[in-house]
Amino acid sequence: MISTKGRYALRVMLDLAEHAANGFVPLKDIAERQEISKKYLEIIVKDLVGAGLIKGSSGKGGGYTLCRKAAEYSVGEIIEKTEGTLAAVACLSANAEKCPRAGQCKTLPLWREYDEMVHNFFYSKKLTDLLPSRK
Amino acid sequence: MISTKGRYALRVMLDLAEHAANGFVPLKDIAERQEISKKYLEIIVKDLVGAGLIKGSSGKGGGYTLCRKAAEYSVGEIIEKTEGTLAAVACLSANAEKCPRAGQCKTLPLWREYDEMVHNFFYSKKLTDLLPSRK
DNA sequence: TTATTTACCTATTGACATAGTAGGCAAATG
DNA sequence: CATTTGCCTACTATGTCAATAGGTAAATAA
Repeated sequence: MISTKGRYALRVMLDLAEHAANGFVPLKDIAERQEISKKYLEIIVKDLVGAGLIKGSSGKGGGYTLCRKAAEYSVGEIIEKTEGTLAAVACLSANAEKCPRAGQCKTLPLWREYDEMVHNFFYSKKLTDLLPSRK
Repeated sequence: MISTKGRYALRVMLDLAEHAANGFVPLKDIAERQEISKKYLEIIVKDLVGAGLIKGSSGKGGGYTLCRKAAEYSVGEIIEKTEGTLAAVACLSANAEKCPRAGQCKTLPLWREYDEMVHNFFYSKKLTDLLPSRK
C-alpha cells in the first residue's frame, strides 16, 4: 500500500507545478491549500529536496520550487523516492537478500510480472497528466 | 506491499492444488515442503478456511483440501481474503471513511485507475496459471 | 479404549513502520 | 534587526508484521 508519505509528496509536487509561475512557494501555503500539517510536510519535502526533485530557498520570499518542467517528472520517481521503493513484494525490493528458494518458487514469476506492470504504470504517468488541462 | 501472509497463502493454495489427488493434505507436509513454520501457517490456513477457500479435517488422515477445482480460484481472491484488502491506497480501502477532499483531489483518479489495473491483474490470474503445465 | 495424529483456539512477543508533534537553529530579505 | 522562511534533531503513540507458545478438540488406528 502506498502510504501518506508518497501520496502527500505527489500532492506537493502537483501544488508546486500549479503555482510554478509564482517562483518559490512557501510550505505554509501548500500546507493550507492541501490541508496537511506543515510539520509533517517538512519531512516529506526534505525527502524531495534530498532526491533532487525540488529545491528550497530560505528567508522572506523563499519556499520551494520544481527543478524541472512538470512534464519531465514521472509519478513513479516521486513515489519511489519518498516511499523508498515501488516494489510490491519484499523479494523484489532493491535491498532484498537473495532468496534461496527463488529457483523453485512458483509465485516469483507472478510477482515479477506484477512488479513490471506497476513500474510501467507509474513511470509512464507524468505530473502534467494529473493537472487540469487549461484550454 | 503484499506481505508474507498473502504470499504464503498463495503458496499453500498452490501446494494443495498440486497434491489434490492425495485428498486431505496435512499442514505439517505443506510446512516442510514450503519451508515455512507450521505455527505461522496455522494462522494463514485459518483465514483461508474462514473465507471458504479450503476446508480442514481433524484426526489421522486429516489435513486441508481445496473446496473447488484449482482453475476456479483467482489469485486475487486469495490475496484479498488473507491480506484483508487489495486496495493500493487507504482512501480506496473498503472500510475507508469518506474523504472530504475527494471532490477536489487531483490524485484520486490516478489511484482509482491504478486500483482497477491491479484488481484486473490479480483476478484474471488463476491458480492453474502458476502451476507447471504437464504435457 | 487408548495412543496418535491431526486441526483448531487464545494469548503473547519483539521489531519495525507509520504518521505525526515539538522545539529549536540557520539563512535570506525588507 | 525583525520577520519570514527553510532546515535539523529528537521524540512518541499507535499499529502492523511475523511469528512463537501452549494448549484443547476431533478423528482414526491399534
